[in-house]
Amino acid sequence: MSEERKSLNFLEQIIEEDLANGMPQSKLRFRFPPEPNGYLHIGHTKAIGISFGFGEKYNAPVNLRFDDTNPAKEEQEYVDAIKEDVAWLGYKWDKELFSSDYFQQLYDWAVQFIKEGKAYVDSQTSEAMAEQKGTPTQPGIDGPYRNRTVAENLDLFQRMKAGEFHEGSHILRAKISMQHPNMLMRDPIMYRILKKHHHRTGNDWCIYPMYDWTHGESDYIEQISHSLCSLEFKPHRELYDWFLDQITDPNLIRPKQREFARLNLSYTIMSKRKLLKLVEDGIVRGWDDPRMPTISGLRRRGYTPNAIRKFVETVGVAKRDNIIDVSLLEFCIREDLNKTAPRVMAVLDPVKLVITNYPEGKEEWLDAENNQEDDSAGFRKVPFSRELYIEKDDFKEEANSKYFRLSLGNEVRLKNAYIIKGESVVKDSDGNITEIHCTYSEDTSKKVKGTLHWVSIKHAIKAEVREYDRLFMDEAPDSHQDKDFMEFLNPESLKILEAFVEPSLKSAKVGDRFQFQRLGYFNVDSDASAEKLVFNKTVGLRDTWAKQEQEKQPETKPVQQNNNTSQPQRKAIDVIQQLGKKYTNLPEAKQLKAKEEIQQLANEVSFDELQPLFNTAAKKVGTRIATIISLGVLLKNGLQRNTDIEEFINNALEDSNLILVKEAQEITF
RNA sequence: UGGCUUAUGGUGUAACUGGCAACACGUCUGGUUUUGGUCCAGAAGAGUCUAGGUUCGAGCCCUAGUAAGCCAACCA
Repeated sequence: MSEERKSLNFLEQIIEEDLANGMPQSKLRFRFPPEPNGYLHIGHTKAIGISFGFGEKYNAPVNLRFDDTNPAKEEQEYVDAIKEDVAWLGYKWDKELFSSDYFQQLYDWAVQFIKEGKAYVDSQTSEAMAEQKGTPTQPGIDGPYRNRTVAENLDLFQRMKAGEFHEGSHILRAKISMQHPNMLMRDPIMYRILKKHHHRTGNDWCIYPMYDWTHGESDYIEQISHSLCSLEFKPHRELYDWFLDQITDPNLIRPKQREFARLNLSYTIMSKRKLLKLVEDGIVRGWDDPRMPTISGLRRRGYTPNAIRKFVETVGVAKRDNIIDVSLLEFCIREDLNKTAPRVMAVLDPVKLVITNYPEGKEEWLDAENNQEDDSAGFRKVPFSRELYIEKDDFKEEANSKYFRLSLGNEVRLKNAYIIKGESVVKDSDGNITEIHCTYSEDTSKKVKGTLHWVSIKHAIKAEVREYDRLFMDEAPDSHQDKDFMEFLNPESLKILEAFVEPSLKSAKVGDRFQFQRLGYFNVDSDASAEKLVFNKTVGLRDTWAKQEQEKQPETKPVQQNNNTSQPQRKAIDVIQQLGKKYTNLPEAKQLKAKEEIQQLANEVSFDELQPLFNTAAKKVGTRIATIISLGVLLKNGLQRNTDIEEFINNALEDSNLILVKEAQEITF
């Protein structure tokens, strides 16, 4: 009985608690409420994964509700795209709903609010109202229309609805308090006049409810038990609850809003507004450009629903700001594709290889395993002949023993074929290698260090291959207050190659995923046609060789370079403290190193910075040792002794820790 | 300057009512291998933001700081 208790995240704990307190599981209900004003991105996947994930875990319904209260920004195109993406991820919603379905009910409740003196029509300019609202640190003041009579409010509101007024001339506000510490509670707007065509209600309405007024009541109407959203809505919760308080029937479920930290991915942006700018400025080819962090972009790039779901699951749920490393996403897609993608051979940067002892005109069709990770994948035939393409990178005229690939005089294996030995090269007038000549041997049992992929020139088919790099060169492109995210655009995020692929790929269909052996995972792009194959590189294979090569020439990593500059410089005293903490736990050799480091750093430390550490608790020996060492440096640099210093040293001399005593003795004399 | 939230290895999350910090990614070794992939074995890396306190014992509790994020759209 190895009852492995899976630790629960804080949202699961809340649900479990509600269940334990008597809420029947059958009352559990969730919702995913996108605004149809853009495409879903990887960040939304977290929200989707949480709410739909709970739906699956607790066997509870999950509604897909489009929050469509702003006809100026919302479009049917986005509704369709969102539905496609959620479905593609493999989630099933219970009901497809729209906030606009509740416009009448919301209106009726608003009238009731007015009658009860809980709402009023304000007729000022937005500037005047903003002024009265105050600031986070200063309370607001009541506006001149705050005490209109019920009859007057009712009349105005009905005429707003009837379309008698211009946009901006009147609004309906909840009457709460202009002095409330929470800005959102200072008589928030419930309705504004918008004479716009709505994608679903057409021209039926010219007043539209605001988010806060709509969201909680929609949850209530749908009897959502847990309304989960991201952290920036935390301050809205108070208002969410206030609106609910006015209408809730105690016999019905009262929805609970709870907030979690949204997902951020390194080197990418998640704001729909900013993504839209990339689309509109033509930086990318559309919302589904494979470089985009949108779900449709990832799909086109070759990501699988499985991989994305695994990713959000792995990322976890908590309340602190986070930036997930893209390498985790890449790990998830490799893990999935490794198991499922058929292996094929493709040469992206070709150089001609001639096997001089292979008969001209001869061809053989050799067996190739489709996927060694999958026994059921079977075999296919690949054509072999005297003239092949291999990767330029796979040949060097001369190489050291660490280079496993082809070089003159050395043998390598051709994947699925024979062993060859480099003999000579043919060069053009500029010294570029145009042909590599080699001989082959049919004894394939030999042990050789390297294996190369190849294609037969005569049989190969041409294909366009699109390689992608990150869109931004900064880890957090939209987190700089002084710089626009567009400044960090990577000019080389797309590279288009003319490649040669094995003939079995002729029948590949749009969306098919493959592993190009030794290179990475690729899928057929939707731009492909019967005449022209187009592949996207989904992700490369892990490449420890390339990593080693790169380390040799650090200046060839322009993208990584940024990293260092963006890392804040820690203050010397902080580093000293850090080193001190672990000092006593270090083995002797490392202690010496740490000591040297502390002494080095101490040169940059002032006495004012060091003095507070004199008060370090007696039991924190490591910190005291680091302080003593630093103090020694300061004294050597001419610091005058004072009583604080003497006392600190004397205390150290009497300590039970021998290292501390020793260090103290060293500076006593 | 007010309110709210958060603080654990390079990154993300754990640690049930206090019991000598775990998992994943990443990094580094070594082995296997017709992919420098996969797989296998192993290692390094945090004493939990700081300073006090309670306790036999604190990442968890208390106090005071510090830092970061969010909040003043007729957006959601």
